[in-house]
Order: sequence, then structure tokens, then C-alpha cells
Amino acid sequence: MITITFPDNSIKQFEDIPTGMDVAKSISEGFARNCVAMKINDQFQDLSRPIQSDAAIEFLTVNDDNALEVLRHSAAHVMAEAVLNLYPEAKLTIGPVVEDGFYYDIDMPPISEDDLSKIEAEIQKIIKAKNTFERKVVSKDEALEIFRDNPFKCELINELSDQDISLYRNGAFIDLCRGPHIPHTGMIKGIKLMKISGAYWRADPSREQLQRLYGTAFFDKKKLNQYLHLIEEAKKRDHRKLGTRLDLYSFHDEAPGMAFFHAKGMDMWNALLDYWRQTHRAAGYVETKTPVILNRKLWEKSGHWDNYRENMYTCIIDDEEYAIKPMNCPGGMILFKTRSYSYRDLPLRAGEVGLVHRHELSGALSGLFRVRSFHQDDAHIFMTPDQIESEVLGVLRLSEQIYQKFGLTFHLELSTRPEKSIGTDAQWEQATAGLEKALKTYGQDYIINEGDGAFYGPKIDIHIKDALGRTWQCGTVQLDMALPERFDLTYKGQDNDKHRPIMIHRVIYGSMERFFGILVEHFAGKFPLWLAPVQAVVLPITQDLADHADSVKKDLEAAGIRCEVDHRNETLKKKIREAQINYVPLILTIGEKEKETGTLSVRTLDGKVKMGLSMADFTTPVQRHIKERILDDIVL
RNA sequence: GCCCAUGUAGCUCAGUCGGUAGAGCGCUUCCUUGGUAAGGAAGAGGUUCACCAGUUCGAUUCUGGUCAUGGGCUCCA
Repeated sequence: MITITFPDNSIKQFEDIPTGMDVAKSISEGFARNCVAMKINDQFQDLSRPIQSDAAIEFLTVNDDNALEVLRHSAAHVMAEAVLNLYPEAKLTIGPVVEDGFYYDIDMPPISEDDLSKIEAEIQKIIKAKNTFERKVVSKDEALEIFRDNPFKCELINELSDQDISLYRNGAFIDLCRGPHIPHTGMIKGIKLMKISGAYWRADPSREQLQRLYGTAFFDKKKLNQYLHLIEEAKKRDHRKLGTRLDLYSFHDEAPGMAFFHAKGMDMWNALLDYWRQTHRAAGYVETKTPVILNRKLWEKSGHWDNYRENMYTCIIDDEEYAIKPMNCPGGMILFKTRSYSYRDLPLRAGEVGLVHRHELSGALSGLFRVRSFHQDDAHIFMTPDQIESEVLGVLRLSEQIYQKFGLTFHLELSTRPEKSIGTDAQWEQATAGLEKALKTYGQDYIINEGDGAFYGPKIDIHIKDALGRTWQCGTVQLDMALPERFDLTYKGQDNDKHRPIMIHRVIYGSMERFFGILVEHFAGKFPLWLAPVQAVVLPITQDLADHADSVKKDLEAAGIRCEVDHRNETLKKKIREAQINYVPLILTIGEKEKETGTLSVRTLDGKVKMGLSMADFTTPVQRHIKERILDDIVL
């Protein structure tokens, strides 16, 4: 008699030893069809496994995130089988599940993207066959015998302990695998091979070069199509392409990894920065600025020379060695030490939009997302230990306020003390407790990354989510117990003694450049009015209205609206179309009627046209919309 | 940094099995003076095909190197 306990604590008893599938079917046939795997006493297993003794069971159904991993792992097997059918000489290595799908590294001659469809066709055959996955446990010797032709698998097997070597067979295909797997290949309803790339065995360049085949899989075709659509959508929004088309920024061989911002890009940049300054001043920040090139001695003192040297640009000036700053904090330390502080002066919130340079690997560069030169919307907060909670809370609330303006939601992650760290247990406890208290007061759920903090203190990372559902770590709040020590920062306490301040490093945009790129993709180039590089375009219908168009432009600029005139000798239709595809929020057409009556006709991006507006009728709501930085489209 | 691919007009790209280059968009001019998502015509534009060598009578095309861009290189059966 086997007793099975379900998650709701209900109990079912079985005369004979049941498999997971038997238990699922005892609930209902329909439920069993949607089951992918099970968790027995907190361990993932195949449904085909017999349950030998009393156990707590939890089923993974097709709607479960973990189930998707199981499916993709099985899909990797199916892909591997297909490759072996087509390329019998190929040697399989490893095939794990990754964030958006799976891959398999295979030792085989290079193939091209064109070959993928051939492999996909083979995969479909295997799926149609609805082959079951069968698990078999073997000894190490048996395993080595089975895979004797495959040195990679043998290498893996030799690293395993004798006990847990399991094989999975589906059809004629056998692979070394921990499992679990889906019941049969027919459950893979949507599968697509994405790309091929090179990879090294064990990520070691001195070892064999393998072909890595990427794919993704879903339980239904619709989900797959949604995913493919998302990728298409992301491609269309690629900030590198949009930046060129909208004339915002560019990259050049003369400065790899460093963006050139064009006039329109700078208009947006300044709009972002104006907003930043306004919110920060209101939140009690002052703004500071420190030099870009600083003497080596400073970097030795801060610890960067020892820990960050390979990413720093250096130069020699008057026989002295200097480094271009990769971070703003050491300069901020010098700034702090220019005067003395009383406890009454704290917290001191010193912002700095600092230009930093980091020598990233050339292969890692990517548009505005990964650059070598960027601006951090940095701030250093110096405070007493009992101010940790309120200051961190303040940063979280300020972040929320700022992200909200862009329609970005976010989640929080707390990283705690790593193995290698400085400071005393008491300091870490106080710091971490301060962060946790702030998070609790803030009230939003957060993820804990145990041991993921910096060596000098715990931190909270803020991950924003864009319009396509992609997440980006932008904001971070890091407690630092090291730098105040290294630089011997002090303030005078109520007790007339010297005390060590605690310091926060924090950014909200993170890298201005990267955040800019994220916004371009988030909005797909269709920016809210307050951010739009060109807020209004004036279109004279005929060329003799050019002068009047210019005077309208002047008036609009005087009202603080970024404006252009399209003077080309083209039809109105054409000018409108181009303004529309460049997402200019306000399109003003100027004809005889407007000139005579001194009115404006305004077309918004929704295609609606409002005629006969006076200049004030137009500028008043537009100015308000810009000033309040309203996310939604303006309605006139 | 490493692997693979790519680098041709401002943009997107075609082409030359080695004989000094083309399209569309954009730009200029002209015709049209047009009222809400692409009117028509002509023309200019490449220090000659990222850069540097080599092979060759001759290289943008072949070879080697350099630089840049893109994808991947962390997610361990």
C-alpha cells in the first residue's frame, strides 16, 4: 500500500506501486495529458518513474515555468537525434536549457543557417512518432562502453560518481542525461531552431571547436509564434537602427564603443537630464562634478588599481601616471574631505552625472547597450548608520517616481554578503538589515541573491521591464563600508567624537547611454511628447508660405517647443507621411487659410486633425503636456 | 581578447568567375502650387568598393594582416 500526499494535503492510497502517470490518471485523464513531470519529495522526476514508497507529490503541468525547462531539455534531445540522423559522424557533447530555449554543442563540420530547415524537418518526423522517453540507470563501465565512440561523453561520465548515471532513450536515440523528460516527443508542439554559432568544448579556447545549435520550444504553437513575433518586434526596435534613422546618435571606427550624439539625440539627452535634475533637487540632492583624469595614487588608495586595473585607461602626464576614471566614487571621496561635517550635515546626498570610461572587451561592445564611455547618473549619500533605512527607502521611492514617467515597471533584488568580503559581521548585519527594512517598508516583493553582494557591502538592484517584457538592470543601491574606511571619512557626532559615515552608491538611469538605448527600444522610436527630439513639424502647403511657416516655427520655439519646418518642394501628403513615420507628435500644416486667419491646423499621430486653433489654444495645452511630462499622447 | 560572418554613395543593399561600379531611398534643380500617409522629370554624389601589404600586365574582386560592426563565447550530461 502506497500513500500519496498532494499539495493540498489530501491523500490517496494505491494497492500496487504506481507510476507518476498512474497517479495523474487517477485524478483525471485530461489532467494526466497536461502533466509533464512530477516532484517527489521535492525532487523532479519523470512521470514514468514508479513511486516505491509513501511520498508527497506535486505535478508539473504544461503551464508551469519549470515544465518549460523539462520540455526544452527534451527538445534538445530530439534536436540531437535529428542531427545524428543527418550527420552520423557528429559527436554530441552537452545540451542544456537556457533562458529562451536550449542549445546543443556538437562536434561536427561547420554547417550553415540553411541546413537548419533540414534538421527541423527531421525533428518534425521524430515529434510525429511520439517516442516515449525511457530512463535507464547504468554503471559507469556500462556507460563508458555505450559511449565509447564519444570522447566528450566519456570525459563527462568519468567525472560522475558511480551512483547516478542515467541514460534516456527515445526511439533509437540514447543520451546521457540527468532528466527528467516529458512523457513523449509529441508534447513538443512548437519548436524552432534559431541560430548556429561556434563554441569551445568546456568554454576553453584551447580545446575542440564545436558547433552550437540554438533552438527554442513550447508546449503549443501559439506560444512559439508569440515568441518569434517578439523577436521580430525587437529587431524592428533595434536602437542601433532607429538611432540612425531618427538621426539621434552614431558610432565610428575612430572611437569604438563611444557614441556620437547628434543634435536630436542631445535634445533628448538634455530632456532626460533636466528631468533627473528636477527630481533629484526636489529629493534633497546637490549636484557635484569631479575630474575625469585622476592620479594613480588615488586609484591605489581606493583599491581600483589592484582590483579594476585591466578595465582602466591610463596615461602619463608630466612623468606622473594617471587613470581615466571608471567610477566616480574616488573623486567623490576627495570632495567629501574638502571640509568637516557635523552629524547635522548628514545625510549628504551628492549627485554627479559623471563621464566614466571602462575598457570593455572589444567583442562585448554593442550599440549603446555596452560601451566603453558613458555617463552614470551617480550619487553618493553619506550618512549615519541609523539613516540607512530611510535613505535607501528614499532612493527606492525616487527610482519609482522616475521610472514611472516612462511607463516602466520594475522588480527588486537584494544581494547579501559574499564569501570574500571586508568588514565585520556586525557591520554587515546592520547594513543588510537596513536594506531589508527599507525593502519591507517600501512594500514591494523582492528576490534575494544570497552571497551576490559586492565585497564592500550589500546592495539592491532594480530591474526595469520594457514594453516587450524584457528586463534590464538599471538602478542599483549599494552600501559601501570600505571606501569611508580607506579614505578615513569622518563626521563629528553629537558626542563630540569622530564617527565613520556609511556611504551609498546609487544610480537610477544607470548608464545614461544604455538607458537611452533602452528607451529607444521601449518606445520603438515613438517617444512621449516631452522626450521627442522634434516635438512639432511645420509643413507649408505651397512654397510661397515658407516665410509664414518660419514665423510660426519661431513662435513655437519661443514657447519652448522643439520644432522644424519641412521646406522641401514636396506634396503635403508626402511631408505628412514622413513626419508620421518619424513619429513627430505634432504636425502643423500651413495653408492660405492659416496664414490669413493666423490659426493653426494640427494633426496628431492618431491621424486626427484639429483646425482653426489659435497660437495660445495650441501652445497652452502642449506646454502643459511637456512640463508635466505626460506619457500618453496629447489630445487637443 | 577568442570563434564565425560582414564591411561597396548620407541610408538600405545589388554586382564584378580579376579588366578601375549600380539600384532604391535621401540630396540638388526644374515642372507641378498641391489641404492631410509616397506627384513627375533631370542631375549631382564613390579621393573607386574599411585600411595596409602581397600575388598579377592589371585587385573592389584572390591571399595575408589590421581595424570596425554583427552573432556567439556565463548559464555544465
